Amino acid sequence: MTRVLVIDDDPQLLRALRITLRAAGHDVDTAPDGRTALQQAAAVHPDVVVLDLGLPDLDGTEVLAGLRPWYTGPVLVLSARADSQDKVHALDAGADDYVTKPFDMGELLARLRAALRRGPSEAAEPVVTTDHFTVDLADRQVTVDGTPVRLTPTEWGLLEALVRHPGRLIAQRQLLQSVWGPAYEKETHYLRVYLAQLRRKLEPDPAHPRYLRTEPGMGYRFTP
Amino acid sequence: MTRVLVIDDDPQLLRALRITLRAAGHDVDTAPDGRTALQQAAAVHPDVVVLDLGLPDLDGTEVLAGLRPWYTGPVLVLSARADSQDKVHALDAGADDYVTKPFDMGELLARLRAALRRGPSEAAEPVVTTDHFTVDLADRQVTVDGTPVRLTPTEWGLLEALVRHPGRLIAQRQLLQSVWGPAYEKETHYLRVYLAQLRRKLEPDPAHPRYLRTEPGMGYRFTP
DNA sequence: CCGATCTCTGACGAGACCTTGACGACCGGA
DNA sequence: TCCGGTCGTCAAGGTCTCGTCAGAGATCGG
Repeated sequence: MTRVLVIDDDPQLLRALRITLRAAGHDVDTAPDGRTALQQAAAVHPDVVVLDLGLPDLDGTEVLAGLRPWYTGPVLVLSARADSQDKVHALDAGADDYVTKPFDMGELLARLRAALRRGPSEAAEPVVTTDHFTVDLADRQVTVDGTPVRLTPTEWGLLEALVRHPGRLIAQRQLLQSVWGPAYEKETHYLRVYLAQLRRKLEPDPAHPRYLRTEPGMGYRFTP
Repeated sequence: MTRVLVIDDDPQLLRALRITLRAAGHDVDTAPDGRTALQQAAAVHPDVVVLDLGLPDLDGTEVLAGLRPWYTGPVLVLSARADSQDKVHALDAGADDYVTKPFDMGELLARLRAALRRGPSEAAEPVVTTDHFTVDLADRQVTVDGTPVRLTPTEWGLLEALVRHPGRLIAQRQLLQSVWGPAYEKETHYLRVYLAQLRRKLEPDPAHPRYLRTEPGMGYRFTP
């Protein structure tokens, strides 16, 4: 959930933006003028700021100047003025983008997404760990007792399907469908063969599996 | 001195941009179409890319798709189309900004400044080291046992894609897309040929690779 | 126009992987 | 006890993938 601070003196536009941004999954704070905007920004530390240049009390560039010394997130400027000079001034004052009113809501959202994209970055794939082995989804690597183990594509697909939902029972049909495809829902024999291979590679005692368990008649379950 | 790669098929505009950007203190490379653009980008590693969407060979979004898997710098899109849909598509495909033609040169420069401001871009291009060879991403230089080795552009692209994520398995499709482009996802034979060349140049025993490993059916992995 | 370099393409052997079948163990119900 | 069903194990076949080599085609600079 990202936090957006919208600064604009037009209550109607403010309302439209609040609704649209909320629908897009953002947290929205608003400020009707420059003074409260600066206070708000300092108080909530938004992930991104949308700033209208035409404010009643302060010039928009003044707000930018007040923001920029400490605020490092992206600032997207709105303005009714399409003159290039204004754009250059705002951008050089620290704005990251400049949109002229009237604007298309979809475009504004896209520009927001673009601005936010370079922020937090690196959405991490989880690393699943047990006492005996670890599965690194991002690196596609499995290590048993610290030493890497090679898996075939099918083995990996099966393990991934199980490990992505620790503790959850996964039906045979579901496994077959996600690894082999919808046409293989009846080939339960595949599961037996490949589960055996996985257990031989991962389990401390493959004959008595501790992590890759069978639920007879139902499916399989990974228990960390 | 920042390095700008300008991609446009209009020689006149290309010339104007080159002059203006040079005057603003940038290093300028140019490419007239998508294919050479991707090669250029991989070869010179620009600090920022200016991309015209209307190219003779590839769709602009295809160039973006080919760029984005590995290129982290800002991409500023130029286009004659002012439709919001086009803007949204380009921005969501990875563009950082979208400017409609005709545009004011001062505004373009300001937007470039804004884009460059947030990415010091020289952000830690790492030097990857193994017991046998080192890869300097910034200098684009490879040394084996202390002596420099010559790589062809394709070899370098492949090595870079692998070395940028040490220990991570990289799927064949991913490699083909980032080195040759989205249209070459099926040409797995290329990988075999060029991996062999890389191993011949870098591995102590090319027949039994230690650093550039292949995971059958899945992809390749660089392990330091 | 020519030569050098790089990229692409085809053929082949070797190896890895997937599939398939046979067989025994286990369990609950008749 | 017998019996059907499910599960686990093992091994062998065919298929696909991988590595290697060599040569044609394209591109660039002189």
